Amino acid sequence: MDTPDRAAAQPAASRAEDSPVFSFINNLSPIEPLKSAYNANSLQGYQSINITSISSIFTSPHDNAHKEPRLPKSSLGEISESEVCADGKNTNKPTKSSNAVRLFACTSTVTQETHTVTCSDVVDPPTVPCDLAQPAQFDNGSPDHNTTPCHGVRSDLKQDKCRKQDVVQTVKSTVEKRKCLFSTEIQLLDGGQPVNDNNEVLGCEWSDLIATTSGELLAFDSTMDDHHRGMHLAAKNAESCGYLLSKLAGDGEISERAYPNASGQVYYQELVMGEDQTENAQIFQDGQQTISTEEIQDNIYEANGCIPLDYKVESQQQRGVRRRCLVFEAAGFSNSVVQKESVEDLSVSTCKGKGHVQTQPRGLRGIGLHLNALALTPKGKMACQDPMASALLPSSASEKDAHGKLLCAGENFTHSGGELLEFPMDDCSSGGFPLNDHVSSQSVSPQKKRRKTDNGDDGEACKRCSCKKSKCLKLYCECFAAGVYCSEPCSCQGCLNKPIHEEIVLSTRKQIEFRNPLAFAPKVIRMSDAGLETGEDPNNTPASARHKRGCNCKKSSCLKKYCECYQGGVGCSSNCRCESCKNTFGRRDAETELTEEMKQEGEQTENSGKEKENDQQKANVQSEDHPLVELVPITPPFDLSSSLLKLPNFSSAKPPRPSKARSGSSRSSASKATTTLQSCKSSKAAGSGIDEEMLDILKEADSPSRVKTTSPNRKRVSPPHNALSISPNRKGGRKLILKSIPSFPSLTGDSNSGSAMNNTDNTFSASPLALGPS
DNA sequence: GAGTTTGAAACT
DNA sequence: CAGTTTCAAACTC
Repeated sequence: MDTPDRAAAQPAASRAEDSPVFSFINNLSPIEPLKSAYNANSLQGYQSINITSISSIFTSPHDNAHKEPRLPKSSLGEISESEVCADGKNTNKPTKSSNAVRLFACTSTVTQETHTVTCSDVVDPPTVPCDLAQPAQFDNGSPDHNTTPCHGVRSDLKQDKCRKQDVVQTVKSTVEKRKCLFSTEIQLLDGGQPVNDNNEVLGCEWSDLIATTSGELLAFDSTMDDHHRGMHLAAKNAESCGYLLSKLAGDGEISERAYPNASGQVYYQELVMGEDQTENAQIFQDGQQTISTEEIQDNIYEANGCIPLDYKVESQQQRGVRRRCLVFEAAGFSNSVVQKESVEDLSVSTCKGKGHVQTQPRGLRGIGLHLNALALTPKGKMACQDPMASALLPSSASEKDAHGKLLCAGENFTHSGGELLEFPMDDCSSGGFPLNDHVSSQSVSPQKKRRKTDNGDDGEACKRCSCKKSKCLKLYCECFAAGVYCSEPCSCQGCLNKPIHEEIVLSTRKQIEFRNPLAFAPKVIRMSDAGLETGEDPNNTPASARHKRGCNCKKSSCLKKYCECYQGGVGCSSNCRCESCKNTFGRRDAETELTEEMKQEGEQTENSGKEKENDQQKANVQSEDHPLVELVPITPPFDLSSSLLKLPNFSSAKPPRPSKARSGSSRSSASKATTTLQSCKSSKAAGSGIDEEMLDILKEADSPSRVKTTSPNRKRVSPPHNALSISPNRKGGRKLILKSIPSFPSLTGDSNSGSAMNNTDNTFSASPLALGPS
């Protein structure tokens, strides 16, 4: 809004206090701290990456956030760009949402000064190194920043971090941080140096700390001059946030960076670790924080519709993209805030691969679900997951690309494009969320679930579960089965599948897995997997995937989605006990024959059969493929096999599928699988390999004729199923993944096919971690 | 949007 | 392990 005086910036603390903005900021402050925390942590981790974008992130995010709800992606992106780039024109933003406007305004004002920065950041973020950040700009940041403070601070911080990682490091210990924060705040207030701090005040309450920090941040922003300060503050804030979060969450301890202890956190870490250990540490921290924050947010949300803005903001910030959906819907403000968060996340992710990690973790974090699940999850879910992919992306994607970070920030989706992971995770929430916002921004209502987005969404995409009696803690729940927390899109009742109830969710998962180790394993194995299992060439039978357990259809003739095999786009296998199977993808009968044929045929396409759904399935398949590919590398549950198939699975940990494998040739399959895996891996490694698969899949899909020829025979063989099941767990629950796939393609194609892919990969990779928990 | 159908998941 | 019930998605109207 108004950025009254920037001049105050340096005087910062004192000035900020005076200015209305300052007061506003104070209100918001709580959130900021969290963000800062994220940023700080994440930043630290990412510093190497190129966080420069961060500033952009901040700026854009706000904008986006605000905008998103109401404006379409494109619009957002435009706005962000125009506004930001334009220098000072804030007007656009403000109009969008009052709250958002405020933040935005602040941001914008700040941005005006920093515009250059933001623009550059946005665009370049990825490429530009941390240094890019425009400390100066931030510095310039007027008092107005206050509203933006966090952003500005963060960006600054980031920069600072880049420059002054040392400082951040110092902050690491939460206690110290707390102290620091406190002290810093004090200092700020006093006009003292922000930077350091020391450890003087541990005793302060977190709330106080937060407030103070926020204040400091604001001041800091204004004062941006001292990067150090910014750094310290940010770190402090982050820590404080984390601390707060931990408290809120009940973690109790922040322990050093965060809360290593928390199960969820741990889980998160694991996930993160999957990607980059080095980064992981940092990320992990971030992730933890985020988790806690999310939880908190969730709680808040749940607890009441009316949370003080400040509080909400904090929670939102903490949360990150995922929950954003909820937040947005819940509160207008939150939207803005959320956006910010998302932006940050995005920025981070966009900036580097690491970003992915973060995002993923979030998604995973609580639940411990797989990214896969998300990705793989059924269409609807998929959509959510890929929110961006399906709906959002399209429009936004391009923009995103163009803008780079802005889009990301603005939209989760865009982000997703780059950093699909998060979205996915969020995916659900976040992913869909943003989409909704963009598309239907209007729909602030929580119901947005459907994100359908224009793009293509069937509307399904966004859909999530609607459990009423299962509390979303049973496999009946798609979300739960997919390893994803329920989010806004869900219309479930009495849902316990939320980060808040992480413990319950995890325990329930364990119970279910104990009962059925394969419960969370992907139901359908992708062709690649199948190929492995069967020994077929992956290339040849890309499309063919088999349902691990096999369906038991009686009336649907395996021609409807009731049939898991059909839904998964795979032919029925020997494992199936279906009656009158007419699965267009392949039938059991033919299996035996097929198996041989398949062996012989290598070429044949799989079954692509289905006309109707070919497209969808195609998309799904593709998507799956992608994930798989990437996933594979990540973490293999099993020794070898694990690598390939596993994708992201959550439950990958479990042994190969056992249960129902009728065919029983698991052993053989196993060996095969290994071989196949290797092959696959090699291909994957190539990188291009994936694409190839995609293409193949598409081709198959396109050509119906193939389907029949191959399908019956082909079925990729159930025998291998076992093997398949083992390594590849693709999906989580019933729902198969198809839908998600489509989105992927679009996304990749649109914007960053490459990047998107990577992102997805990353996410997936991260996901594997999830499983581990138990 | 409500009601029905379906088959997986859960239970016994 | 088989049979039954419960459940929520998929489908239909």
